[in-house]
Amino acid sequence: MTATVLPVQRDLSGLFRAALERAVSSGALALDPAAIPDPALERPRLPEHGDWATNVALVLAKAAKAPPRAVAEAMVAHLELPDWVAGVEVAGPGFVNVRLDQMWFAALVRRVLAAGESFGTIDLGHGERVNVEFISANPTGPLHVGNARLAPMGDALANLLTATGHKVEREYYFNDAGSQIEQLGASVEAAYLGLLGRPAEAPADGYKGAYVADAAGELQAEQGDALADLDPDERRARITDWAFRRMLAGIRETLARLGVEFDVWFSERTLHDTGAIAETVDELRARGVVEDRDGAVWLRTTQFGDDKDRPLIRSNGAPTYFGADAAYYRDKRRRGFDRLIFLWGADHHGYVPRMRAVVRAFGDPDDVAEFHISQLVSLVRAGQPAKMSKRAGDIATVDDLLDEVGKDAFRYTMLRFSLDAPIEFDVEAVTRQSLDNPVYYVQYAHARIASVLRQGTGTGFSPLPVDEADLGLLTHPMEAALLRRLAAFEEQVLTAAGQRAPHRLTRYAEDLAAAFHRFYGECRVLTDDHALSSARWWLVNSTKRVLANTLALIGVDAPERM
RNA sequence: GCCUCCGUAGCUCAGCGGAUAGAGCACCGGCCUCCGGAGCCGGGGGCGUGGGUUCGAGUCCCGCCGGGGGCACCA
Repeated sequence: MTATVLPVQRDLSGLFRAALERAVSSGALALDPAAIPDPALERPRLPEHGDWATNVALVLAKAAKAPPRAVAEAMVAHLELPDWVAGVEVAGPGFVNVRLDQMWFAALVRRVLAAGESFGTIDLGHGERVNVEFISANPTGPLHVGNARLAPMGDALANLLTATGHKVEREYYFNDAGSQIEQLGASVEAAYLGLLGRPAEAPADGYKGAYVADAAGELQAEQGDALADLDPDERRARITDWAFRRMLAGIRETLARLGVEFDVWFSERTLHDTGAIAETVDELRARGVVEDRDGAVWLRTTQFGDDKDRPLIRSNGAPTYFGADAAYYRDKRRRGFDRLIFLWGADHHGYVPRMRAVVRAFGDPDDVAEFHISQLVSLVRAGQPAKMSKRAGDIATVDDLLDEVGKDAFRYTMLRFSLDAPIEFDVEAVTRQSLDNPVYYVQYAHARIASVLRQGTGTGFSPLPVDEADLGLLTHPMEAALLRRLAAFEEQVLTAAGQRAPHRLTRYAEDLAAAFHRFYGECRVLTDDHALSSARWWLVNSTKRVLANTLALIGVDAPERM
């Protein structure tokens, strides 16, 4: 349910509440005045049902011991309508539909143009500090599409939270301490020695992708054979460190191409090096939720809803990955965040209960941390499944995809679907059908408006100033439909932010673009009628603005030409 | 076996407990003397299944069926 937070919703809700109170005090309704709720305002699905509707009569029918329609009639009879409401009507089983006056839409257009880039922002968060952690793929190879699905998603979510009044930081957590990194080092080392014609055996479960050979080639170009004759331990350590940095830099380059920038790159190793893990264990021990068993240190996560306890420290004294994650959680909280959002891939699914347990083990309320799991992206080439394992060799990297489809199509395609829906990304299809991709449909609407505006300016059209133009002329059905779509933007931002569902924005963008294209087919902007053309000029200007703001939230360009 | 996500049009997916369930693709048929045809208009077709909650269920709860993912002192 959409929270009643928009000014227009609050105003209408207040009107209906006042009407109910008057109906009760006049005896028209038999209700306890204290039982009158704040009427909820929602969008009717059908345009014929007006701009807003309240179901309050259906909700109150039982308490009022009257049929819903009778409650609605009594309420409406006691309504005092402001001039910006054109009318209300009781409909269906007892809904009260509200039709806004044309002057409300005229004010909307002026509000869009006055607010500009900030149209659609609304302060719900009151500066709440939110950390959004996403991707966090281990730097053992290039980013692949599975991980990269979360790049536009996390970035757009961060944009949405910023737009709704939160103070947001984007964070990437990378594992630079584990055996996977050592495997990477060993793999690159073997490839490097191989290039030099030295005997070298690639680790059996090492990484085999072409990028390993590429990295080895770069290393050779950089260092020649200088590393070959080092002490094996030092050579391994130096190559591992070099390879890890190389991979991390590659990931950052890829993310830069995607238009994603992180505020914080967090190294797992620092948790080990600074003693944070040991401190975390101590703190949890002090809270009485840790137990020593079989030489290992366990967090009693079962006490907090997990199905089995989890070790923080192995019996050999080394921290587990989970131990590091507990320390990482503690670190984020100590940095002062009010809320932590984790966007994880499907493979981390089983990890959620134990991390929830960590939240509770620290005595934090559940809603401090949100864990969102994205379903898989399966990559398909010409109908054939493509392997995505970094170890398997045949990987399709995000860079490859970006070369083929570009940043905007990539981001938009990944953002069109709910996190809960698996995506089948057919490279062939996205490439071949790129002209039919919805992203172009939306961008085309923006470019088309820009073209109209250029045309007008180029031919010397000079609209009346927006405050003088008669926006009441915008009464054509296509104009009315377009105004309705514009009016929906703010609630779309609220809903998308509140539900952590950026994909709603792409659907909205398509609706808005469609409303514009239909308008465009029926209504000429530049005509001999100066008053009408002026009104339409500001209408398409505000449409362009809202399209641009929507695309900005999802990180897609709004082109003037294409 | 346990946990979890999903099941809506031929395909890919939207759908905030509300009224007559939508879009794109595909298919068929129309629309450029006029601001960009990357567009517009029309057509056919759908909520896996059985209960429950509710004034009202595609939406919430339980079962069943079907599919994806996850189950480590791995990372």
